[in-house]
This record gives sequence, structure tokens and C-alpha cells, in this order.
Amino acid sequence: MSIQPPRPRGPSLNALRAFEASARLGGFTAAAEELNVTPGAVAQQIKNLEDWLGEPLFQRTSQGVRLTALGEATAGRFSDAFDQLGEAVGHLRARASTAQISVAALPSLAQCWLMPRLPALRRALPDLVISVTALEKPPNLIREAFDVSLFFSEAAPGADEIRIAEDRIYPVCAPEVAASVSSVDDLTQVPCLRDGHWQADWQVWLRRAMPDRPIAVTGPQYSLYSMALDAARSGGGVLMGHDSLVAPLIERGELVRLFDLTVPTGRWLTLRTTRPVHPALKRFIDLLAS
Amino acid sequence: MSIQPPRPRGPSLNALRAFEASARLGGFTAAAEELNVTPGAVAQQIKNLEDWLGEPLFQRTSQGVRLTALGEATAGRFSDAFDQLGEAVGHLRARASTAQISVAALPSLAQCWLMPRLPALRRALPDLVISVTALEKPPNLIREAFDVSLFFSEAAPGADEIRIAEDRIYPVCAPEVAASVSSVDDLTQVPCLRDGHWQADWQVWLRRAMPDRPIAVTGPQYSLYSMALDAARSGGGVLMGHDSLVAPLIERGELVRLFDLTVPTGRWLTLRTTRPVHPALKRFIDLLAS
DNA sequence: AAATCGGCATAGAAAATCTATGGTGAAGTG
DNA sequence: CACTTCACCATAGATTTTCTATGCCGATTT
Repeated sequence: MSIQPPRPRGPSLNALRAFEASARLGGFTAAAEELNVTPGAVAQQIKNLEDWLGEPLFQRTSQGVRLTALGEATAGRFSDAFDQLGEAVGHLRARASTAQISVAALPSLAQCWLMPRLPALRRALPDLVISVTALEKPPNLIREAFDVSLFFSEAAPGADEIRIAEDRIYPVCAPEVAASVSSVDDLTQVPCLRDGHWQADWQVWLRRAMPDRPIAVTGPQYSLYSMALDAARSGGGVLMGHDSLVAPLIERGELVRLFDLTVPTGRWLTLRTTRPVHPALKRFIDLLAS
Repeated sequence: MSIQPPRPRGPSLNALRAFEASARLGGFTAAAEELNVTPGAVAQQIKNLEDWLGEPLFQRTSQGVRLTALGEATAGRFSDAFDQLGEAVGHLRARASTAQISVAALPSLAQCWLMPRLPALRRALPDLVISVTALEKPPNLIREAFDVSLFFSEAAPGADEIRIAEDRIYPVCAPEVAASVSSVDDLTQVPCLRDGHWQADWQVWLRRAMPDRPIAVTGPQYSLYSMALDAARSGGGVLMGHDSLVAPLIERGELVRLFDLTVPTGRWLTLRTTRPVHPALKRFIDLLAS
């Protein structure tokens, strides 16, 4: 008979992950979002870890948290370790023959760019299960179980990134609305539709259209670009169109361009992938980027 | 309002750890021991991981498990990642000012070697909380929350190991028993106490004492060396004494040596530590090794 | 002054994880 | 040849961990 008493328990792996994410992202709330839990859950995990350690890792202030010296000194090691773990999981998935791909995309891109392409993709890759998740902000592909992300990015493309198209904007509206807008000044007389996340679009375009005489436009705001797009299609006003998203509608005659001024926003529609890329994913990406 | 749907869930960290341990130790049972859970729990974790992956990682045979090609190809990455994670936790503990030390030791060493030294150690390091866990086999110091381990080892000492003493054996008994044993042959007439884990001790010693004429001794067996030692002290028979464990009792006259033959077992009492070593631990080790 | 943004604490709910149990086939043992 | 042992499986129920929900606080912004 052998002695089998309780061994000293280490910290929970989830607590370590919560610490790492909070340290890297600079707050419990951001970490909670990445980990897909509530901020309270992260706060608790970190408290557990601090209790186990007997020492605080974050210094709480009323407007957020800051790493203590101890936290600062060790956070990097945890990030490295979890990077490596994420990479190992990536290899596992890449070598497994499971034909599963999950895409993270900006809601507008998911709906207006990806969805129209999905039927053809599914037809070309019938053995592939493709799932799409709409996210406001690009996920950390090393940590989360996404294979591909599709967002607008200003940065120069990295090694695992492909620039698909430049983001260019111009006003668009339904054909029957176009008649009532003959000059830029007329825009003040019609509803100028806006997307909540791209509030600045109109200003960006107007600054170029009327550099000397600033004008202000107003109109309803939609939380999703696709909703604003629907509104524009049904004659609800003028929308600041993003070329990648409205071009097919213009081609089909559902929308028409107003004026000829196209303004680049300085961002690019960027597809980012995890490494390593398994064969099915490679084919998927090649089709998307072509 | 933003879209916050379920993100694709990755595998649980605990499942990954169970996989890593099982792959490294070559079985669910061994992994369960290290992780301090039942084998069934490990089997379930691994099944979860395989279900998530859609592919088996182990090939089950009736006498154990073997890694599949996929498991073989990725297990190493997970070991590296968890090594790094363990190291990060080690740094965390090392920099924290918590004066907590936990020692893993062979039951016999814990009771007969460490316990007698503990009072002095606690007196010398009063601000240190020292806990001791008896284990049959040395724990993996990178993975588990031990600071120091104390076992007999045949291998040449590594970088984080200190050889404290050579393991040498010789028969001992209570003074009143010594009178009835004047030659090695007399050993067949008295109970020869044995420890369950050191069954071979008598054979090792007798092979040297009587190289030409092998004799067999018999006697009760105890699961713990300290029990056999108590039996010997109270006159229950002759015990094969390990020098490090019985020397103090001989000095105090509670036991006497029989014959003059001391046989080295080829093993060494070895103290192993984690790196990095924090200051309190350093002082502890220095005291133990001196 | 009100709204917003992190963060905290707590209780109860949900989910993950573990144990316990009985069963299998293969290998070793008397 | 039966008998034991060993490692693993499956399942159900218990336990522990983790999460959500809620109300609260203090600082910044409007």
C-alpha cells in the first residue's frame, strides 16, 4: 500500500490564460472578450491566481488595471508559452484531416463580401464545412480557433496576410434617388445614411469633395452596414459606399454612383491566416483571394 | 449594438495537458498519477480532445495505449509548450515573496531523513512554511508545484541536482538481538525485516557477504521503511539498514551494526530543485545539503 | 449633473471535471 | 487451465470549477 496524499496544487491553467490575456490586452474587459466570457469571470480567475501566489499581479485603479512589477516581469513568459501552445494546437488541427474552416470577419464584410461568395466556395469545396463568425475586432488567430480573418487593416501586410483590395469610398444611392442629387451641395437635402462603425466615412469623402467649403450632412445611422445598404437600395437615402461591398450592386443596377470622386481610406481589405496552413485551408484562401 | 455570437471554441487546456502527460509518460494511468486524478478522468479528457479534433490521438490496445502518427507528430510541441508554461509559473513563484516551500520525498526519506532535520530547519528559517509530500516516484518538478525533491537516484547528477550521500547498506538490529547473531549464517534463524520497495536489499548485501554460498533469509515485510525500522528497534528482527537513515539511531545506541560489511547500492541520495531558485529556497537547500 | 467606463463582490446557475463502478482482452502465474 | 493482474472503456452521478447576473464604486467625459 502506498501513500497517495494530496499533492500541492498548482494554479489552474485557465487562470494563467486569463492572466496572460489580461496582461497582453491591458485589461480584464478586453481579455474577457478574447476569452469569450464576462469580465467578472476574468477578474475572478485572476483573483484566484493572486491568492494562490500570495501576491497581486495587477494594480487596480478606478479606470482600469496596471501590471505590478511582478506581473510585468512574468507576463511575457506566459505569452510565449501560450503562443507555443496555440501553435501546437494549430499543428494538431492542420495535420488532422478534419475539413473544418472557421472564418472571422467584420460584420459588414461577412454579410456584404463573404456571403455572396460562399455559395460558389461551397460548390468548389464541397467537403469543407465553412463557418463564419462576425466580430467587431480582429481576433488573435494564435489563441482563438479561427483559421482565417477578414478585416480592414491600415498596416502593411505581414507574412500571413494577403491584401485583397484597397478600401475606396464614394456615395451611392438607388437610381430613383439619384435624380434629386445633382451637386454635392444637394447632399444636405437628402438623408445621408451612415454605419455606426464607419461614422467618419462622410467626413473623409467630403473633405476631398469640398476642401474649401466644409458642409455637414445628416441622416439615420445603422449598426450594421448591410442594413444601411438595404436602406439605400430601397431609396432611403444616399450611402457612403465601400467599393468592395457595393460594386456588385452597382453592376446589377440596384445602386448608382453619385459624382465621380473615389476616395481611398488608406485601409485594405486584408485576409489573415494562421500558420501552418493545411491543404484544405490553402485551397479556400486561394479561391477567396482570387 | 454589436454582434456577439458564440465564437468557435478551442480545446480545453486541461485536455491538452492530459494529452501531453499521457504522450510523455506513455499511458493514461501514469498521466493520471502525475495529474493527481483517476485514469478515467484522463481517458475522458483525451476523448474530448479527440472528438474536438475529429481524429484519434492514441491507438488503444488491450495492454495500454500507443500514439497515432498524428499524436506522435504533435506531442513534442505540447511538451515544449507546457515546459515553457511550467517555467513561467516557476518564475512567478520565484519572484513572489511568498515563503512557501514544498518538498517531495520518498516516504522513507521523508520520515527517516527529512523529519529529524525539520525542527532545526524550521528554527533556522522561521518565516518559511515547509510542507512535505511523500511520493513513491520522483515528480516532474517542471509540471508540478514542488520546489525540491529528495530521492535515491542512480544517474549522474544533473545541473539542478545535488548528491547528498551515497546509499550504503548493512544489517542492523536492536542491541538485545545482536547477541543471537554471530555469523552471517545465523541470519537464517532470525526474522529479516524487509521494506516492500526495497525487496532486493538483502540479496544485494548477501551476494557480497556470501559470494560462494548463497543463502536465503526470510522475514516480515513492511510497506514503509519507518515501520520496519520501528520493528527492528523494538527487537523484532534484523533490518537491512540504509546508512543515511539508520546512522543516527546507531549513534544513539538504539540499533547496532552486525558484521562490518558495508555495501554500496550504486544509488545516491539526491536532492533536485527547480530552476529558478528563489532566495528562501536557496537557503533551505544549502541547509539541507550541508 | 449625468453618462460612461472599468473594475469589485456576491449569489446562484451552468458547465466542466472527477470518481466510482463494472466490464473487456491480453499477458503472466500457479 | 483457471486465476490474477494490468491498462483501458463506458456510464452515471457527485463534485468542483467556472461563469453569469446584478448592484455598486470611483474617475473621467459630456
